[in-house]
Amino acid sequence: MSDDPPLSGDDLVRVLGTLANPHRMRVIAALSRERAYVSRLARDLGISRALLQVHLRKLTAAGLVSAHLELSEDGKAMKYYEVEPFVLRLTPGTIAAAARTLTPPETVDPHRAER
Amino acid sequence: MSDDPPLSGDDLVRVLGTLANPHRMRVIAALSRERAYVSRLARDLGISRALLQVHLRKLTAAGLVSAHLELSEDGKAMKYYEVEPFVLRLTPGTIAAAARTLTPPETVDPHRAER
DNA sequence: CTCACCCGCTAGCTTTCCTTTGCATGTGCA
DNA sequence: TGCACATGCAAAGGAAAGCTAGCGGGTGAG
Repeated sequence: MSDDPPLSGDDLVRVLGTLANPHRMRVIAALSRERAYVSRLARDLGISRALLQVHLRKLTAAGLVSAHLELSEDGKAMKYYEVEPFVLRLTPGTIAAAARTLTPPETVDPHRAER
Repeated sequence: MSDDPPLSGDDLVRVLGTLANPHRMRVIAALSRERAYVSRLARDLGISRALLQVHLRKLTAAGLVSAHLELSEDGKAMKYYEVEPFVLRLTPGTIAAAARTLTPPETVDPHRAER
């Protein structure tokens, strides 16, 4: 998730697609200030827990945040999330480089066998 | 579209959402190597003109590419596209900063009038 | 036991995105 | 006049994303 090595094209698509969402941006903003557990975060952001979970799942899948269970003093299981320190540089050049590593589009060529 | 001033949160969402697509990445890759007109670009990328046009529209809307008409020697109107030299730095910090400038979510408060 | 918190999942609806197909317009050349 | 190549837009269907509502389970404190 750092700058080097550059992400593959497919990964970049996934990461950018994940970042391109208001809720998820706010989640990152909140977590970058302080790690938090699901319910707390939901209250802070003013969204439902269910909705937050969906977004956290995507953020985790993209490797932008990470989570680990923890037991609070009174024995409750809390899932703490924190931001993953990523650094991405986007320019026509870096995009172009990533684009070259994209998995080729499904060529539906009727003459060529399926592989 | 440069690094400073940073884009507003909404703009960032738009830009990232635009970049998060294989076709559009390839378009940027192709155009960063050499500007081109629609039909040519479509042939190069192996996609339909209609499809390419949709993507070009989004790229243009996000300010990532620009276009201008030109008349070829034989008098045909060609629309040349070229990449806009953007530079974006993405880190938890820059995302957080952008997140703070997002237009607040539609509060559907039954007590408050519609505006 | 009941309440207050914590965690997680899914079915279902709505909206947005992606892509194809088809039609229209204009120019130059044979 | 007909073909080749340029541009553009819109309808329509399918796929993916976003969100809500509802249900389930667990622990500790009163």
